[in-house]
Amino acid sequence: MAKAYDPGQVEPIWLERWLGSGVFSGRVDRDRKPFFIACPPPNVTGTLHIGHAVNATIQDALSRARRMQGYAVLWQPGTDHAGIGTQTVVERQVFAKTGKSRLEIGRERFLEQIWAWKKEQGDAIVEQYRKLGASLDYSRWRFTMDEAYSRAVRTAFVRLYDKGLIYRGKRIINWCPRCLTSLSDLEVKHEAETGVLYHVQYPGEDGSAGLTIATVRPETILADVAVAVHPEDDRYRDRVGQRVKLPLTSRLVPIIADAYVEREFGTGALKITPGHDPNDFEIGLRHDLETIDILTPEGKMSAAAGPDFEGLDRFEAREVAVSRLKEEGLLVREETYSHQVGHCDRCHTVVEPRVSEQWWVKMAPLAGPAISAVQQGRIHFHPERFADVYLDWLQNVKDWCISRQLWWGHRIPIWTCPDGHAHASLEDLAVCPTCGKLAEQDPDVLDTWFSSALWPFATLGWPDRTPELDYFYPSHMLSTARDIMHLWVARMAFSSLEFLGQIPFHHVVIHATIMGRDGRRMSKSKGTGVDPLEVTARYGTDAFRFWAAGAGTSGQDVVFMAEKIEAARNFANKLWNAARFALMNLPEGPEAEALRAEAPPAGNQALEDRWIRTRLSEATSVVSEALDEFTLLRATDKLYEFVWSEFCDWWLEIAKPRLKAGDVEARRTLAEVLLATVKVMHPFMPFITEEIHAQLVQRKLAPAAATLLETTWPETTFRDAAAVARMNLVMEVVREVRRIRQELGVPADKVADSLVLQAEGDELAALQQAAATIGMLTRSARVEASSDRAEVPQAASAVVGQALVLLPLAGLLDLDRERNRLLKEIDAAKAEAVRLDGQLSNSAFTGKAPAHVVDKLKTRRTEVTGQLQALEERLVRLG
RNA sequence: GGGCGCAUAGCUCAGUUGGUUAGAGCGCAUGCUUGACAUGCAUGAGGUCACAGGUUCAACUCCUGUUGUGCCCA
Repeated sequence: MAKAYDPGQVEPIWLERWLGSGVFSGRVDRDRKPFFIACPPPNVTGTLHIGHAVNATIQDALSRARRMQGYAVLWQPGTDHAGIGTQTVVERQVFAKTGKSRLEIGRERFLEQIWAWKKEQGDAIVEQYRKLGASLDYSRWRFTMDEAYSRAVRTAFVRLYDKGLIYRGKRIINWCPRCLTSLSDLEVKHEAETGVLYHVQYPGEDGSAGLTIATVRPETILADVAVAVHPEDDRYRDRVGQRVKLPLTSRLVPIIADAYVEREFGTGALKITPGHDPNDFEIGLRHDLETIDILTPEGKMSAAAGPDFEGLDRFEAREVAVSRLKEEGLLVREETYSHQVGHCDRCHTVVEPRVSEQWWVKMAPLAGPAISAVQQGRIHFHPERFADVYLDWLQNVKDWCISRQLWWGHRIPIWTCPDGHAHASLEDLAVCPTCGKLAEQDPDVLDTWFSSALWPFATLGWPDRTPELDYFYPSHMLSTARDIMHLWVARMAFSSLEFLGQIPFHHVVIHATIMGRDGRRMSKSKGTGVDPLEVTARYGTDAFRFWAAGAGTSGQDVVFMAEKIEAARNFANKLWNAARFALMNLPEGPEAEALRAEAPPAGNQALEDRWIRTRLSEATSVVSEALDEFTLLRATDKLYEFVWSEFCDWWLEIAKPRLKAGDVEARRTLAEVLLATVKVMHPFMPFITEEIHAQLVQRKLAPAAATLLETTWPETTFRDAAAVARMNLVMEVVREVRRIRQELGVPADKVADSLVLQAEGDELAALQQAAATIGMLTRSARVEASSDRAEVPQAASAVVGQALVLLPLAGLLDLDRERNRLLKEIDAAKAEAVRLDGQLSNSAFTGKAPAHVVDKLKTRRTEVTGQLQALEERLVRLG
């Protein structure tokens, strides 16, 4: 084995073996329990970002562990067609190449271009998941526009339509004047912008001064249909029902009363423009107001805006409106005003609220079951608090606009004839089933999330009742980013409940958002993004994954720090070198097989062997629990501590002499612990553990198995509390001696003649048993452990438990320094005694605290007394 | 404006239902080319657990408020 672990050498080998061997496949196996995770499909346009990588790591850790635990695992991969995203990308590319817009190219040819692009580029991200070592079943890769998947989408649509849950309606939506499509609320990004708040006078019909309103969009005055005031606003109470004259036009509009109006904002009078503001639209519905649309789809003023404005861009129109208001003397005041302006997530154009005809899904009937699934505890969120976010959204959910004026996506399966008969159909229609006239399909496509909502079951073959669907469904968990909880998680929930009558997943894991070094969300434009593949190339995939598994499930957002990955790389190297050392000291071939054939002696194992077996077993339990609870940080922390601090720093060091001497039990323990360690580490560091395991197998130190995924998860039952207690004492004694030596400036390579340990009972037994070990670890030539309390001259001392540690340092001992050390310790012990006495003499405490807490303090008080005595005695003897 | 978080060592973070002297990694200091590993070993320094109240025998932990900070939604 190489002196340092080199991921670049090891990783490609294992990627090839895994992918070639079929260990990632998810097959129905009735003899095993199913374990299914549908991996959130990345956009085909996408490249792997750190969020994908973290999420994949979490799911992979679960999938790999479950495989080893004997489940039939399917981790389902695929990509999403990502309607507007993909269309925008290809549109730009085509324009850059040919100078032509998609409108010039035409729908058919443009779609050909996208498919060509998808064929060429769409697999890039697949390759990136592979590189991470993600144990996805790549043979089952699905794309949301696959033929079979498309059939699922149509089926879902037709069922909802036939049930009356899909309708067409003219409503206000977010409109991107550049993409020329409706956008969901979540595709609109609000940004603070500094604008101007214009105070405009609306003269009264009766010649009075009228009302002053405040607006940031004076050009929309042309589409005003009313002015609203708060019904309880005394300033305007008697004006309700009167009419005012609109500036810029001669129209008269009524003053209405609506509680939506904020009295404190502006003048307390609000212009109502149902055609261009979502809130005004709602008010318009309540008061049965007309809707005027003065904009074209491109965001220019239409004929409805009047001859003076027609053809102007909306922002030019604003300037013209302002100067006209000035001319008319109706502009009362202007003030600088900071407000939120919506922008298209894809192209950053300012979004226009616009009334238009769209397809909608009625949400009320669908939301109910999705709400109760969570409330009744059939779906669990991790961390739990995210259940509230989900519930809050579903409880206030509005109808879902599912049509998009795009070309790339699932075309809405509705056919209409000239007579206006509309039919939803699974098969394409040529003629109207009602009247036989020529039928035409709706030109719009479905919101991408309409198809994504079917992901966990459509990938298993729904609407067919496939064996996979029957066996694997519902999935164990969904792990995803927080920001698509509404967009996706909630919609999967109600879709699954509606179409299958089943929840889609038992657990929803919301993984951490990885922040940039500046503590903010990573942003491409700010250059604060981190490319996960650059990180894996630099530190190794295992190092990245070890960090990502923990960070991703820590329950909080996490700042990316390369130092953390570096620490994980060092940890991988530590494991590597432990294995390297082990292989140098273990037999191979038949001798290794013989070693495995026998079990360790039941009652007669070395202290350190019983201790390390206990620690391993405990660590394995923690890892298992952490996987069950989706708190992988607990697992990685525990493994780090176990491997580094316990196995390497203590057990290996202690066992070195025995291993050198060829001690069979030491060898057996080493082989066992190393094998179990790579198994339990495997979900978090798959590559390095496979490599070490392969070496063990090759030398017959482990049973034959081509990959760790085909082995079994280690046992978690071994416990020996007595061994742990004794080891703790031994370790503490060693630490004390090392500390004294360093504090007193004893040269590190100086071997002390002797070390005297004075103790009784079990402590004495433990120290006698471990005398050789203590001697080796403290560089003491001779260790005398006995109950003889004889004075040792010229000795530095420490108290561990009730045992006295004496380090004779004839000639080396600085009496003043030693005296000071003892005084410091005595002070600390006294302070503790005072505190304990205070608590124990408080009857409120002894009366109300549980007995075990009080007992604990009493025991400690006795210990402190003993220590204090010993220390004071030492001080006296020093003179 | 509404919602959800966070505030613990110089930095980044743990701290499981309240219960001895609050932990880790990195960084820092001191000493080590000890035969697996300098991507290492040993030892150490470093914390008023943001602030102010409250509940309790007991608060980093629970409650209220304040300040700072981040995310999501409108």
